[in-house]
Amino acid sequence: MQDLLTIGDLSVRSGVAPSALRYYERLGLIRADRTGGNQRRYARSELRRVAFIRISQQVGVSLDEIRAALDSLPDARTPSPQDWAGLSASWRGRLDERIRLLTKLRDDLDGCIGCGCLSLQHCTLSNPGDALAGEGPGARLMLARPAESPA
Amino acid sequence: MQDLLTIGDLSVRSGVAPSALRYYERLGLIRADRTGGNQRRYARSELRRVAFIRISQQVGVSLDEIRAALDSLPDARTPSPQDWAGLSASWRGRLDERIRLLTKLRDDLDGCIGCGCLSLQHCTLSNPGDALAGEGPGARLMLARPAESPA
DNA sequence: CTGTGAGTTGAAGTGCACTTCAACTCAAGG
DNA sequence: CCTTGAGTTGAAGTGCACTTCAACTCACAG
Repeated sequence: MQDLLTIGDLSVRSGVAPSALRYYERLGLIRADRTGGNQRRYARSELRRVAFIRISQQVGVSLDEIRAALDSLPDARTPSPQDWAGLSASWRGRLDERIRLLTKLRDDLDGCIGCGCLSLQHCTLSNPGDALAGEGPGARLMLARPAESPA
Repeated sequence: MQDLLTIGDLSVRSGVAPSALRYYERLGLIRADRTGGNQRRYARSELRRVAFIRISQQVGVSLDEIRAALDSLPDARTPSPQDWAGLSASWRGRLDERIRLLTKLRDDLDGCIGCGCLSLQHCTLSNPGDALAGEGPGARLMLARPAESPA
């Protein structure tokens, strides 16, 4: 068990395609040493970074924000468990908010299933009036935009 | 209060940009009558369709699947409250699943915050081993892909 | 009748997160 | 040494959900 991983090793162990790993490197999310022949060799600690990236994506964070978060790690030493715990904790609020919104949507949907309304004028799900629009692009939605987007 | 809406009316009342409404029409999600001068005029019932579309996106459903769902509505008559209730109910399971996954992620994250692990080998968040990959593209992830992707 | 804001079209552009491709080099077992 | 699978690169392509643009027409208040 050598302590440096090839891109194939990291791909298999993380479940992330080699092309995605190279993409993450271009964005500055992970890093690799190079062999004399210019091949990537990853420290085992990169596994943790990749794990953090995938988990963060689950939470609904963009790669750009993930990069910012990872940049806050100390670069002098290998991040400690506490470092990782801190980063993970910082997503906690977002996750709570996502769960809260989705749960509200479910409850509202249950109410609407009862009445069959789906009315944009009256249903609690929707837009509380017409006095929207004209607040710049994307600023006029009541329902949060599908945070879903990527991938 | 006339019973037909211009695209601007529908946009303001639904909170969806005119360009998006035209896009929805191209995809067959909504429909419009035309004036003699070729301008769109929407029946008020289209408001409900747009509401359903936005709600469905919140649930994490793609426009293509939403189209399929809408296609199941009776086209002879204006959909009844029950028709809408049925469609909404069909998303209920997906919403439950999304909430379940996110809640599990939160709990796991809490556990990991405690130990600071984020280990791909041991953490309950991740990949239960290396025996993945080679099951076709995208089939090797433990964590569901970020259903998030679009918009 | 006219000016103006609202509407029309198809084609192209955007942003994100990747994937695919071609042409090439590396690493390691037999 | 040679073959073969794994790795390298930059550029281009993909899919989704839209937005933007240019060039044009409509609808309606005055």
